Amino acid sequence: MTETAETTTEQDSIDFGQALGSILRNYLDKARDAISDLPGGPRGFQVMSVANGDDCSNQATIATSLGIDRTVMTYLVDDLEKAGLVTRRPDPADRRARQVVLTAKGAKALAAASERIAQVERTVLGNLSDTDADLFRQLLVRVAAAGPVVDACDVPGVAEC
Amino acid sequence: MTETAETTTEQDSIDFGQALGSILRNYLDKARDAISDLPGGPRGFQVMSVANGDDCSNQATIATSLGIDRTVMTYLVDDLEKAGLVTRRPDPADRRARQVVLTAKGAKALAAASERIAQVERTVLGNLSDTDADLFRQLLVRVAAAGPVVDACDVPGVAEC
DNA sequence: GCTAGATAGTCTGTTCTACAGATCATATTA
DNA sequence: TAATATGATCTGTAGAACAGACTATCTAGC
Repeated sequence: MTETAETTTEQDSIDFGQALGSILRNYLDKARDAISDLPGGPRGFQVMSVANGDDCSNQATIATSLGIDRTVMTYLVDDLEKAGLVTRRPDPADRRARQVVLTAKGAKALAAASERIAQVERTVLGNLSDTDADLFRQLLVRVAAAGPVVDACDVPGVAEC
Repeated sequence: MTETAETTTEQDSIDFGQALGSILRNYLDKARDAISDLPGGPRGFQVMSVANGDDCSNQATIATSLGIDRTVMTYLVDDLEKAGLVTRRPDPADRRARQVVLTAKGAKALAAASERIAQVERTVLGNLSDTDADLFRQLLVRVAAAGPVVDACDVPGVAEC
């Protein structure tokens, strides 16, 4: 506790928010380079990843889970659709909603991008041992899961989809 | 490794980038609320924290270490200065540069803000045990330290200050 | 020692990103 | 049944970030 008091009054090491911000900037810089061909960059990748997963792949739920504004989401999906990576499909359970569905081309692009992103991740975590890196990932996912919404299927108001 | 292949092709859990983004959004949302009185919000807090630490507290070095654009930094320091929290002081070692120095009022404000930020941090990490939370913090700082620049004294071109 | 090139900070102008609000169709709630 | 809320789209705008120009100063190389 004395150590906590010390870090509070003097910047001996960087704080949580700074570390988080720095890691994310580093990751995003590298991810942008790695998947520069993908519309929307890292964000496009994430949308495609979520769309490829559970059945909860409506625009709004994806947008909420990724912290993307609804208008931004419209244009992002426009771009992905134009590139032939996704299509929009009416949600049978809700006539207002559109599902984001990967095309075959999109699935391939996602697989390729995933490998490159995995490499970025390994680079960012490069100074940790494998054990520590796995541990860090697990802790990260646990911390994220305790936050507002992460999993698109957890978005409030979404039935099982 | 088979497990890796599986997560690559199907979104069974969120990926690293998503988790990072989600945690940071959660943290920043809470931090903004917690220190809404502080000019610049979480960013102002971070600038003051860095300025309060090592002797490497020139605008440019702080900005680089926090990933803040130099123009943005000018106006941010303007706001902090207007609020009486910091002053600018010419750097004796480099006549071009200005150091950001906390005022007495600023030091008090930083201490108060630090407590509130610590509470935000505890909240964000609330689902981890104390042991896991400490471990996470350590790993976080280690991962951040391996990235481009974090510590203002590590900014290229900066002598000991 | 000198000079060319780079840099710190400031300022202006511009670009980019995110968002608010309006709208229509649809779903939900009371 | 009617009022209210919501998904997606579109337009317009606000705010944030950034580029470039500038002055003063520093650094590197000859």
